[in-house]
Amino acid sequence: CPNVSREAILGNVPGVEVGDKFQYRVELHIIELHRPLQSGIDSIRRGNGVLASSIVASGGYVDYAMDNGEVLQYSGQGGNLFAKDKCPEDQKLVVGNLALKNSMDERRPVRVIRGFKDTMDSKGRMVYTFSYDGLYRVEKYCQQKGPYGNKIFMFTLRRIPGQPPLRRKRMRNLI
Amino acid sequence: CPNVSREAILGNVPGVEVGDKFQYRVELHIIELHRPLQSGIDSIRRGNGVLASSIVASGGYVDYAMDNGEVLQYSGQGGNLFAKDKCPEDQKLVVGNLALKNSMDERRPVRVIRGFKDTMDSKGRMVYTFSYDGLYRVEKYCQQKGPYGNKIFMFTLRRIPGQPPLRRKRMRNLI
DNA sequence: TAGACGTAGA
DNA sequence: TCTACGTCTA
Repeated sequence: CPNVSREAILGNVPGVEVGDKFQYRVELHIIELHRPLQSGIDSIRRGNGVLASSIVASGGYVDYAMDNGEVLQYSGQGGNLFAKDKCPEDQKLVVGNLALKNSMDERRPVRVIRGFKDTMDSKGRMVYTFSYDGLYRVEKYCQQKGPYGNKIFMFTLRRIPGQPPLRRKRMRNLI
Repeated sequence: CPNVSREAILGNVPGVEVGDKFQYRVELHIIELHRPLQSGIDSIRRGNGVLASSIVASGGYVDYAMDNGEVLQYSGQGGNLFAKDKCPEDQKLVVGNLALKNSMDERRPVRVIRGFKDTMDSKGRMVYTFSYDGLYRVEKYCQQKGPYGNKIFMFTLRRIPGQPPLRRKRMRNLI
């Protein structure tokens, strides 16, 4: 029921298991695994602040995965990294970036969905397969120089132990 | 089956009747009533040329309906009418605009879907209801001055007789 | 009102 | 590669 307003869910979404695969972002939206259709960070209001509920790492920025997916480097949002006709700017600690920082401070779990471009559509273009990889904690973050010289945030997320293994054939950098 | 490449359908789509209502553009895409997710004009290759198969008039440009929906003024595409950070330009007789012209020359039917902003979502925002209004013919077109001073095309479409009536409570301008 | 790690078609 | 009468959240 898409017209019902909902807050994001913190932690696992009932009925969604580690390893579940999806093809479109709108599927993630419908099952409430990750509500935004384009944005990589979903969040939930909490008192006067905000917490990160889920992220999608589909290689659009400069994220990469290490150690068989146990650790994920995830770049912050903003700064016009994608915009074509706009100047790169330094990312700010607001909205999604702030939500990830708060989740770090409070040691809150964050759902991680990864998008792999490993399948093709009818025209031979690579399309995403999205995979629910489970709950992670934001371990730390730093500011570093982005690909266009502007400052970007880089968040380090580590998978919370005790979850089903990822069983991925090969773990590679997302970029 | 979204990954199967298909040509657009010319004329009525089997199973879709005049008056059928939809909520999202992706629904029109799935049933092949109108394939593009954003573009207002769908087309079909025909020999070395192109014909218009369907249009969506949802008020984004400067279209308006007259005569209880029998006649529709539909603006051409292009010219950066929507783009924010781009200069307005004269529309060109290419792609969708060319397809509509060709459909006029050959007197081919064009499916018309209208989007009315007459319902609300859970947050009180107006959302579209798309309605299949049947087959129209492109009667004529002209170039005129658009809202930003650039030249735009304006196509006149007239509903082909003998179809179920529209039975709309009130017909009003789309803009 | 604007921004966002979207999608499909030309 | 780019455009396109989208759609959701803040």
